[in-house]
Amino acid sequence: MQLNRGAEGGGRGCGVPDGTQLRSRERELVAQLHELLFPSPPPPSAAGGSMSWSSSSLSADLFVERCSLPVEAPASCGKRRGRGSKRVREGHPHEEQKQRGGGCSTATKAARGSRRRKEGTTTTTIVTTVPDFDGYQWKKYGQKQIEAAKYPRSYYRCTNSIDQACPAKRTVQRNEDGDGDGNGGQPKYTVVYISEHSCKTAEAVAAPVILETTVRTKSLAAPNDAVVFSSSSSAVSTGTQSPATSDITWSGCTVAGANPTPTEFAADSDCWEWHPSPETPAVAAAALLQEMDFARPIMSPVHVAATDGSWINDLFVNESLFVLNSCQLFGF
DNA sequence: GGTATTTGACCATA
DNA sequence: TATGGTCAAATACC
Repeated sequence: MQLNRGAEGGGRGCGVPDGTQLRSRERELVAQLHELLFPSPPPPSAAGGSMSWSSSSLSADLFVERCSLPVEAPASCGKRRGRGSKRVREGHPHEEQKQRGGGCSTATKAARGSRRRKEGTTTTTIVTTVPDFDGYQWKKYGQKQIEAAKYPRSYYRCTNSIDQACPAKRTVQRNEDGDGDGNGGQPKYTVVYISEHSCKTAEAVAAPVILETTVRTKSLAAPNDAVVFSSSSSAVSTGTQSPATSDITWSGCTVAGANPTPTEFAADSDCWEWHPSPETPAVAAAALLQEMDFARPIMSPVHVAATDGSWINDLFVNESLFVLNSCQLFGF
């Protein structure tokens, strides 16, 4: 499961900060800076298309975070638009069947595998407003209108599924209640991750930034009893994807011994409250940047329910990266 | 021309 | 039998 990258990244020598107080303080500073940088919707130049989803994922995150434009479907969010079109079959259906199904060898049929998710398959469900940025590269291989669902479901597999036989897949489906009413204009998507990545990619080792995510983990034993909690926002970014951060070294980290509960996480979220500064945004932002220690990653734990029902640290947010990108994006 | 996406059909599973 | 998941041709974009 890719959300574990943060935890996996913890093995790369990132130490624990000086304690929860320091982390809380740093988070508070980031929150203040964030508010300073984005007191109002972004300027038209930022939202007018100069940023693309692929050129800088973090920039895109910011765009999505602040823009109320609805995102119709994950597939249409990318730089490319509308590739392909309605397929017009020329051959007769029966001939087609001969050519495909009829001509299929037994081995080929077997290679196609099961059509439905087998019980016991590792799946993780998250609800996010930006399903595209999770640090991995996905190739869309199908889309289907699901029964009783308002929006179609898109099927993705890891781009390394062939090269490295990576079994990771995911499905993305826009939530019906995520039409933008009552949630800031941002549609929400349910992303189901199926199987874990076995591949090694540059993107995969970078910790994501989750700004606003609801994490839902389904128990295999009781799929209907989903554990749901909301944090604050979701967007995923990687250093490799963001040119603005190409010279920044950072990594995901783990905090030894930390095993917070969802309640503790909610308490963490409260740290994001802040009191407006009387200073001008630019001055205050500069002061905050000075005060913050960017020598090491700033971490915020994101807690995900494990399949056994226990809560684990799943990844950590590098907020300094977020801040630095924000500053570059808006000319600070 | 290469690659990514769309989309209807096929097929396995519940 | 219904439906979710996958395939692969067609198509668009770079």
